[in-house]
Amino acid sequence: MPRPTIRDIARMAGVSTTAVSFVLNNRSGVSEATRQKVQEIIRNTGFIPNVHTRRLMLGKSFTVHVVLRQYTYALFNQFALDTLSGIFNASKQLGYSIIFTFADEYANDTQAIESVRSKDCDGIILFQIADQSLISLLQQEKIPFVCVDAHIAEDSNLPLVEVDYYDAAYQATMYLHRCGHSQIGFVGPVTPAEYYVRTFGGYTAALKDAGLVCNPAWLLETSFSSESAERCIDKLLQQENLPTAFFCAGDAFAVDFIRSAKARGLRIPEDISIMSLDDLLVSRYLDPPLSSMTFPKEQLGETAMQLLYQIMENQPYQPVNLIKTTPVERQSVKKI
Amino acid sequence: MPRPTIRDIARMAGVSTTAVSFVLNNRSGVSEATRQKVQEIIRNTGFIPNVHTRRLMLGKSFTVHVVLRQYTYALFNQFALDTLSGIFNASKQLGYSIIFTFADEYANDTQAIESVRSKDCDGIILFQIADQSLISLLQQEKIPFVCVDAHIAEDSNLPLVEVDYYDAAYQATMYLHRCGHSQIGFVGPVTPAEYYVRTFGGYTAALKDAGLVCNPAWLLETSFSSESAERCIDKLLQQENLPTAFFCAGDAFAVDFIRSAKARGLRIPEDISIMSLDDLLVSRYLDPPLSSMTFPKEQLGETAMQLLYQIMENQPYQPVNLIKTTPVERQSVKKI
DNA sequence: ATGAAAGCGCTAACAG
DNA sequence: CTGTTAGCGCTTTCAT
Repeated sequence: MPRPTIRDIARMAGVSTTAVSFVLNNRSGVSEATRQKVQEIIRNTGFIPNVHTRRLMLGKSFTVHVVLRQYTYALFNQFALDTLSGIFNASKQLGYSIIFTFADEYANDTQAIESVRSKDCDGIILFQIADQSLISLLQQEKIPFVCVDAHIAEDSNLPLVEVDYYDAAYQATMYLHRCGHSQIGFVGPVTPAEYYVRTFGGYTAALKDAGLVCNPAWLLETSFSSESAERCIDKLLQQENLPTAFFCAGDAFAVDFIRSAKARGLRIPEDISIMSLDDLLVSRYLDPPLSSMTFPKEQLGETAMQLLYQIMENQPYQPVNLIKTTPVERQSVKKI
Repeated sequence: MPRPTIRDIARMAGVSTTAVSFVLNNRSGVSEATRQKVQEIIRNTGFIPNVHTRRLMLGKSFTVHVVLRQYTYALFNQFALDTLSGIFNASKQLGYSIIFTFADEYANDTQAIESVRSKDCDGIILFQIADQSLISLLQQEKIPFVCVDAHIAEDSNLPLVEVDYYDAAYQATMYLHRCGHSQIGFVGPVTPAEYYVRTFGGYTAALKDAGLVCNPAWLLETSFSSESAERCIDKLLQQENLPTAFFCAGDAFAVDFIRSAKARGLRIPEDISIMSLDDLLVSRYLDPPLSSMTFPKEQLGETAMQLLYQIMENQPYQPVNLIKTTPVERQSVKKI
């Protein structure tokens, strides 16, 4: 038998479809008696209203489209899934479904745009994607969206959920200082620029506040490749005066940096201590287990979903949301 | 201005809505001239038909609901995302959207059921979930579904995409044998039962074919905890005659096993070689990098989506789909 | 080949 | 508080 419709329920309850509709959306305007009767029928028949009609009528999809960045560099994927989990939890409470697509860094994911144009979704969450043309398009089409961990400048006036990388770098450097280190280097990528500005900025600010000098020879530039990590170590070993510790702007870089260092005979943390940032899943399995600045990755997702909800509902919202980090001590930092 | 409807397009083109509808679904019944004209208008206006109406009319959602198992044991999450990526790629080609929910091992994810009951989706992909009550419900409601990597017996008559763990265990053991090992132990979990049957079965079959004996003292039972790994090592060290190698039924177990072994002074692979199974992302970052049986995790997802499609479309399908594994050599196995 | 018209299952004016 | 009724935007008969 075909699924019952609201009309069937109305007939069975001996009331109008309006009454049933009101009960379904628990709106006022029906007597308690009618409400009871209708609810009972609904319970007995296991009636579920057709979502498509509802969406058609309301002109809303009650779904959010998440665009995930597909990394060639897989270490971040764990991060993505945690954030996704946070988005999911929040969306569940807010009554939204989640659909998703993957996009690489520069793909203006047409599927996401189509999705919102056809009203397949009411808003978009961009995870680690900062593609300007995509964002412009969204703005132009007045499509609600938020950017998560996209390394976008805070004054961009976009709805953002960002990790407080500046503070993380500051704290990490201070942590090394507290552990007795006074010769502290920096390893990290110079792009994306905003990421560099934040992490390097936090690092130098901490050095300054701790009264330490910043030795330019201890500034190592790396990227997503083991070769660049090797170059860092090579450059380091050419110097006479080695730092005792490094703040590393990202576990993904620390992984390769440590591997290269060990391969060249440097012991971690005996010769060089490393304090990193991100606390990726892999980090606790390294040898030595990596000390790093951690943050609640699920919370990134939850915050993003809530922010998007406020935007979709035309509620006032705070455009820039910063997630705080805290140090997790493992065994890559020596206390001296 | 509100979005144009099919009626607007019809008016602009000077034809009926029927004609536009036919063009939209490229069906025959319109003259080439009309088709051209309509298509041009559609292009110029950027018209996109409302999905909800379409879904309402067709009684189909063109979306698939993926239920992801939410592990407390996070190492598997990378696996999940790779598979999700495969599902996504296939769904894109087949014209389906993906919505998802997380569920823990025993939760009969009511959201997924609701989703399909309300026609929010046309079918379900269960990833690493073997909950019998959920499956029964799906069968009862005649909801198309497939199970992926759920460790369900092949003769269960369910639509399955499974990794060929039996063959993986067989190959892994044979690999150790080829590397010169003749005293080969087994470490692995005994539940889920089906998983044990396959991995232990493959292991013993290989021993037999290689003419090796299976020493019961070298059969170590572990589970998802570092304590159980420690117990394994303790048990091992009580013996006089140690095996030179282990087949480990899962990287997630190997991680803890190796850590415990190293903590007790055993060197890997000098004292004990390890050949594992799964090739999780973390494994290549261990010390030593772990040799393991690998398989294309995206392909699991692609196959699942294709299988589900066949079921949804009432096409003939092959219920059991086995994904093959191949060894990847890293540095946890010593060649003697 | 073409268009009028009747729904799909629901929401929301509106009148009673 | 209740029911009638007119849509929402599209697909699909069924005449023409």
